[in-house]
Amino acid sequence: MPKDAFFATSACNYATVRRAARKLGQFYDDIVAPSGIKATQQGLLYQIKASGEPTMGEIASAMIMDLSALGHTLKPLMRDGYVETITDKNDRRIRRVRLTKSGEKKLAEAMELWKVAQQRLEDRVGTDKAARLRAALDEIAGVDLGDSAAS
Amino acid sequence: MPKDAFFATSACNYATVRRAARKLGQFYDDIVAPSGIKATQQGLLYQIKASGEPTMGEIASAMIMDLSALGHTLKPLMRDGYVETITDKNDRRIRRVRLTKSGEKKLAEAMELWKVAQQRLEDRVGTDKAARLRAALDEIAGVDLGDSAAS
DNA sequence: TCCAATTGATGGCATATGCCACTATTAATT
DNA sequence: AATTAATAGTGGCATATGCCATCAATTGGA
Repeated sequence: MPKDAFFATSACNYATVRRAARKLGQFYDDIVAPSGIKATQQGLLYQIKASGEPTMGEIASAMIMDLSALGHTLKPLMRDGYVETITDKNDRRIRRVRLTKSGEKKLAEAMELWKVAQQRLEDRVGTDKAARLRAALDEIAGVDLGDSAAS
Repeated sequence: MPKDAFFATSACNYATVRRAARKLGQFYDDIVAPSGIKATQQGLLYQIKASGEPTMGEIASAMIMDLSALGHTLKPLMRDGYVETITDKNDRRIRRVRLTKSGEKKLAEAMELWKVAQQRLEDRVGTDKAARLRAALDEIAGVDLGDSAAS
């Protein structure tokens, strides 16, 4: 591989974040793959479990994700029987999401692999630096940028 | 919008980067949209122009993107006449990519909007902080993680 | 109580990305 | 030179995300 063309550092914050996301995706996915799900799906299952039977809107909001996009990414997980939705008793528009038994098991399985990836990454970049990076990214995620994403 | 569920800070570096990427995507896209292309496409056009008639492999490598993925994302831009590929004279396996006149114009148009987004974002988070964030992300992108992405 | 406005999700269409299988070329070996 | 290995892309299939148009329920008035 041409080590040269590599550091095409961009001034664009978006491009830079995406590039890092692709790198991390390849890394985490490689390690989590044996579980049979993608790292993104593992993250989604985790979010659902951590939120305790959340509504779709709550998940989307927490992940700063478009509601319809969430619905789409949830489909393969529903198809494979890892998650299920139930209509809220008080408001039939609302659908609550939760993991099935199978989903709980799959998440636990994937988490073990995730730990390996997370640990290996932090061994390379440093736990502190990784923590600071996440903090900076969370700040970006939380900033009020006036228009978009405010809904 | 429920301001509460928002700070569902995750310990996962990958999930955190993706969440920030979605946030930035919504932001940059909203502002770049009037140009008719997505912020991701603007970034790709920029990368091509900045690389001076690069091969697909060079672009993919610089962007840490799968070669076939690059081919896919390049299609709509080729279809719309913004980029074109030419077979390398010395090695017919290689395809060099470059912007068309139309592509140059579209990029210039999008860049004007990009500047607005970039500026607005940095007005909120601070230019220094943004620079440090990009540096940290570039470091992640450049780290040798043993297996994957090394090819 | 009936209708308009609001809220929560779904479905269709489009781009973004990846992996794998396969084709086309070129480089290496014997 | 013929065969084999390595390189550069393409095409198919699948997930990740977004926007917009709709449909379903609820909520707010008049």
